[in-house]
Amino acid sequence: MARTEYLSKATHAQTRAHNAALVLRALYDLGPISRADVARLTGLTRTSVGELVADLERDGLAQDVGRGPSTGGKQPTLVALKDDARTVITLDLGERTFTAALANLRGELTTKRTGELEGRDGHQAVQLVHELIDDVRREATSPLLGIGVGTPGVVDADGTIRWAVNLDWQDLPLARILEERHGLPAVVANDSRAAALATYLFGGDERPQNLVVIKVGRGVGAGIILRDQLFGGDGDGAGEIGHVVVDPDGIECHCGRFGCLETVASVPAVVRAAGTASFGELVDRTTAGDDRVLPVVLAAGRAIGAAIAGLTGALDVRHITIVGSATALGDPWFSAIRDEAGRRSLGPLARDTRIIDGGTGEDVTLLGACALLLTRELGLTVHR
Amino acid sequence: MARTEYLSKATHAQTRAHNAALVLRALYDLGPISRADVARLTGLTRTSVGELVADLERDGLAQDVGRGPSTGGKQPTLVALKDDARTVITLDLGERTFTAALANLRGELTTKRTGELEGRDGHQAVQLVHELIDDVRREATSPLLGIGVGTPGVVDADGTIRWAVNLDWQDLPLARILEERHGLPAVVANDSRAAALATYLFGGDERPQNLVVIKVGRGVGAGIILRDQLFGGDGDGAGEIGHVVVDPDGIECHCGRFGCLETVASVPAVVRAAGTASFGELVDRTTAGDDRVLPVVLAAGRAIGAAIAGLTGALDVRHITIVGSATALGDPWFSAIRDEAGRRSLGPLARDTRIIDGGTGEDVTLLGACALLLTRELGLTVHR
DNA sequence: GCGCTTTGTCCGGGGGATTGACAAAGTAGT
DNA sequence: ACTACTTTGTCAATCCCCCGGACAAAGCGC
Repeated sequence: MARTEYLSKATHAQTRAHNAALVLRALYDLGPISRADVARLTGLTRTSVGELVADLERDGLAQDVGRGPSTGGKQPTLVALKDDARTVITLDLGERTFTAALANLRGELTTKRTGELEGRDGHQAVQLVHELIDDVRREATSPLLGIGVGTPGVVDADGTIRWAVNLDWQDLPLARILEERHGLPAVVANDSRAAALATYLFGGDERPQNLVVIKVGRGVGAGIILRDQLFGGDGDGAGEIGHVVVDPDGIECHCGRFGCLETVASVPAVVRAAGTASFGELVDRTTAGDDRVLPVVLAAGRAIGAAIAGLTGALDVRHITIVGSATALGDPWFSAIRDEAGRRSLGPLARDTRIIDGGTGEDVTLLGACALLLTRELGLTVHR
Repeated sequence: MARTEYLSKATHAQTRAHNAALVLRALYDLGPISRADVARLTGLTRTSVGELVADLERDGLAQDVGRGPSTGGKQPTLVALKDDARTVITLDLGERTFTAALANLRGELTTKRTGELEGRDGHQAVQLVHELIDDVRREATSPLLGIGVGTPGVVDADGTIRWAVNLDWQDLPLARILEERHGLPAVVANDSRAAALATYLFGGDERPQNLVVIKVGRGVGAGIILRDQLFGGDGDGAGEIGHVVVDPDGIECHCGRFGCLETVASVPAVVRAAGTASFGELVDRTTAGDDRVLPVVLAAGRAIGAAIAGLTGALDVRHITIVGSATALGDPWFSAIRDEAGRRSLGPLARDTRIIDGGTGEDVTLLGACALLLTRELGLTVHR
C-alpha cells in the first residue's frame, strides 16, 4: 500500500476553517441574511455564527446592513458580503492575445488590459504576463487576494503548464513563478476548467452539484465539476475530450491521430469543411439556412451530442452547459447536439438532461480564473 | 439558490469519527503496525492514536500482537485488526439465483447458501431474501455489522431498487425493508458498483484514487470510483454504459433503442452473433483461434475499448479493471480492448492507462456488497 | 399593557486534539 | 558493564472551539 495521502487527519483548526467557509458561502449565496438564518441553514448555533460573522466583519469581508422584517419577534440584523472587499487579478492567456483584468468577489470585471503575443518567444511571453499584472495591479482599490490564470493546454494541479498550444512553454511552473515575482497566491488552470468553475460559481441561482461545461472554439475541451469540486483525474487531464477519436476514418488531427472530435467539431474544422472564408460568414449563412453549409454544421453538432451522450451515460450528470465562440452557430447547431445526445442515451436520463447555451463568453476564462482563486483562498466552493 | 445541503457544518464529533476511521484504515491497510507509525502516517499525535486504538481494542476490533524490532529505541508494540471481529451478511441477487454468505472484515466468505428464483413473483423473491438471511445468520460467530446487497438494475442512494431486470420489483425500498425485518443496517447497490468497490477495497496493494471497473456479463455496466468514493451522479445512474449507443445502425436493444453497447458486447449478444450453442463453446473456439468466431469477439472487444477511450479521455482515469464472465474470452478479447482504447485516446494518456483483467469473479458482487457495508459502517474507505 | 417569539450575546461546560514530561526499554559506543 | 542517546507509550495540563442555557432587547398579537 504505497499511497497514504488519504490518511489525513482532521483538526480543530480545520473544523473552524470549514465552518468559517460555510458562513462565508451562506452570505455569498443568500445575500443579506440574518445570523439566525445562517445558523438554521448550516446547523451551527447562533453563538458560533455570531462569532464567525464577527471575524468576517473584522476582516472587512462582511458588514451589517440594517434590520430585516420581524417574523413575530425581535427583527433580525442583516449581514451582507462586501463585494469589493478584495480584488483578484485575473488573466486569460489566449492563443494570440493575453488579457488581464481586476475582479471583485462577485466576478465583476473592472480594469481590463490586453497585450498581443505576435512573435514573442516563450520568455518574452512570460514578461508580457508580468507587465500586464503590474499594469492592472496599480488600479486595485482593495487588498489583493491573488492571481488567477486561465490558459489553453494541459496544466497540472500545482499550476505547472505541461504544454501550451502555440508557445514554446514546456513544464513551465507558472504559478510558482508568479507567486515569487508578485508576492501573491497564484492559481493556474486550463481554460475549459476555468470556464466550468465560472459557470458553477457565477452561473446564477442554480448551482448544480455536478456540472459539465464544454467549451467549443478553436479547440474542444470540457471542465467537469463533480460533487461541487473540479475533477482533474489521475493526471489533471480530465475534460480533454477534443482528442477522443470519434471517426477512425476521419481526417488527420494536429495531435497525430485521425478523426479526433476536434477535427470534426472545432470552429476551424467546421469553417474548413464548410468552405467559408471566415467563421462570421459561416454563422451568417447558417442563420440564413444555407443548405451548402448546414450539413457540416449539423454533423459537427451531432459529434458533440454523441460525446455528451457518452459522458452522461457514464456519469449521469444532468447539467451540461456549452460555451465558446461556436455557440454563435445558434439553434440549428444546438438542436443537432440535443437531438443526438437524446437519441444516444437512455430515455429517463435524456429526458432530465439539460443542455444549456452558455453564450460565447469572451470573459468566461477571466471569470473562471477569478473563481479558481476565490475557491482556493476563501473556500467559496466546497473543497474538503 | 435552492440547494443548501452543501452547507453542512463540521463538529467535534465528526472530527473524532474521521480520525477514528483514519486509525482503523491504517490498521486495515498497513497490517500489524505500531501506534507511533500510525501517528506518523496520519499526522495525529501519539496521544490521540493511543486513545483511538484503545477505543478499537475495547470494541474488540483491534488487538496488540507482540513487539516489533527496535529502530534505536524502545521496541514498539504492534497493533493489528482482528479480522473476524465482526460479521457481514452479503447477498448477490443474480438474475436466476440469489446467493447469501457471511464475510469477515477482510471479505473472506465462509457460509454460502443459494436459492433458485425460478417462477417466484416479486413478493416471493423478497421472502427468499429473508430466508437466506435468516439461514446464514445462524452461522455467524461474531457480532453482525449489517447486510450488504448487490443487484443488477438501477438502485438509488437510499437503497431503493428503481427497476430490476427480470423481477417485478419497482421502486422497492429493499434497504429499509431489510433494516426493519432484521434489525440491522442494510445497504443495497447496483452490482457493477459493488464490483468496483470490491476491487478497490480488496484488490490488493494498489488502491488507486480513481478507478473504473467494467463488468461484462449478461449486461455491461461500470462502477466508477473517483477520489476514493463511489460516484453516483445526479440520479444514481452513473456507470450505466451498457445503453450508450455505439452504432446507430445496429440491432434493436431490449431498452427500445438501436445499437446500444450491450447489443454488441454483452455475453448473450456475442454468443448470438457468433452463432455458437453456448458461451462455453464460444470461449473454447475463441481460445482455439477459430476464424469463424474471432471477428465477432474482436468487434465486441473493440466496442468496449472505444467506450473506455471515451471514459479515459473525459475523466483521465488511469486504472481500468474488467470483470465478469466475458473475461473468460481471454487474450484475443483483451487485446482488442486495449488496442482500440489506445488507438482512440491521446498518446501519453493511453500509455499510462492500465486495463486489467479482474477475472470472472463469481464472488465479486458478494465481496462488493460486503465492501459497501464496511464503508458505510466502519468508514473503511473515505466518505467525507 | 401583557404574554409570547425571535434575535443576538454572554457564560459555563465539555469534547477532543496538542503539548510537554516521563518512565520503560531498547541501541551504540567506550 | 556502564553511559549516552533514541524511540515508544502514557499521563497531566492546556487550549481550541462547538454547544446549551440564560437573558436582555425588541418586535408581534390580543
